Amino acid sequence: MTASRPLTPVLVGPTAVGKTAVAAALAERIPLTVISADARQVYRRLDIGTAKADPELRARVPHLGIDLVEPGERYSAGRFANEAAGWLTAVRVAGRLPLIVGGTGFYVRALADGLFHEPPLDADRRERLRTWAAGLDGGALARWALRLDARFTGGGRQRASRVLEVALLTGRSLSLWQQMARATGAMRPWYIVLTLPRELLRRRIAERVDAMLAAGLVNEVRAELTRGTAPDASGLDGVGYRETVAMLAGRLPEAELRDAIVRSTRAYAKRQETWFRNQLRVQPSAVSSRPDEVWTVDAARSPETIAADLLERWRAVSADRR
RNA sequence: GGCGCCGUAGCCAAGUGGUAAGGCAGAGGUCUGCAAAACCUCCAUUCGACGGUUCGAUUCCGUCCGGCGCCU
Repeated sequence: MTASRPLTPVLVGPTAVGKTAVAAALAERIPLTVISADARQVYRRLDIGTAKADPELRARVPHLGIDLVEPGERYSAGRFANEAAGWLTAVRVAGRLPLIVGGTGFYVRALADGLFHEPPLDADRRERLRTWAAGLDGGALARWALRLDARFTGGGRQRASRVLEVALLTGRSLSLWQQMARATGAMRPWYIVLTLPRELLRRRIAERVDAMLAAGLVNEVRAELTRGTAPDASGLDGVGYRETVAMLAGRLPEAELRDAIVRSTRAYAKRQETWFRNQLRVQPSAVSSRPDEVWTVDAARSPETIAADLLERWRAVSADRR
């Protein structure tokens, strides 16, 4: 029933293209609530390095999906998909337009297309298994994964561990679960992909890293560590944080911090572009797969101009589609 | 002016008389519950230039060019 899956605008693009600014400009024109699809902004207190919308903007425009867990906690695409589905209806009921904004393609997909139905996994056994798997060397881990799931195609210890976890805890291979059924997504996405020529994007990345450092990224990390958060906590394992933690631990010269962050941010942006270029395929469900379901936008223009275009286009697309 | 060392991809860098490691950067890609993660692929017909020795030279010899150091 496509009717139960309303069309929802989804604003994506690599870091530093200007998603937040466009969302803010759009909010000036229409009452909307931002649902952040960002695997890092879910962590409380990690504000500067994750480039969260500032308090002033958040006071003006409601934001969901931010400050959900402690930096030491683990969050996941599945949890996001469930929670965001709830927010989506709540926002609609309140008569506002939900706008998904985010750079985490995997989260967006989980929400739009659904994941497989994961049976409940025993937390203790899961933890013990992870510990055990962490002790294996890469080759042994991969062999286990292949033995437990013939369709395992590699992808390093992280994915191999996942294969072991699912197979050993549920008695069925991951690929089998995936084959069986994919949950229905909570919405039909209308993708707006913000793009910028590499050169320009790099410049914006460098500027943003400088701004983060000037805003006190190092202190933010230091404060979090002082609070007792482990240096290898999942919240501190992202771009910018990892490097800063290394610097504070003496593993990276302070003079090299800035460039190290710029470098990993670029690499991250590149991965995001690859994702949005190849993984955004709209599900070939129903009659709706039309080319305009992925709209690529030149982000070099002003946020206001983009917002105006966006709104016009949105009205046409949504009227047409409902 | 003399002596010595060095010159390998955009950068760093290993190397051998027998047909150019690796890292960074760059490019492309994978992606079903850690995704700002994890992982994969590509990237020097060529080793400063020109000669010589040799079956064969990036590797040995000579000259030149460039850089560095020391001496005068």
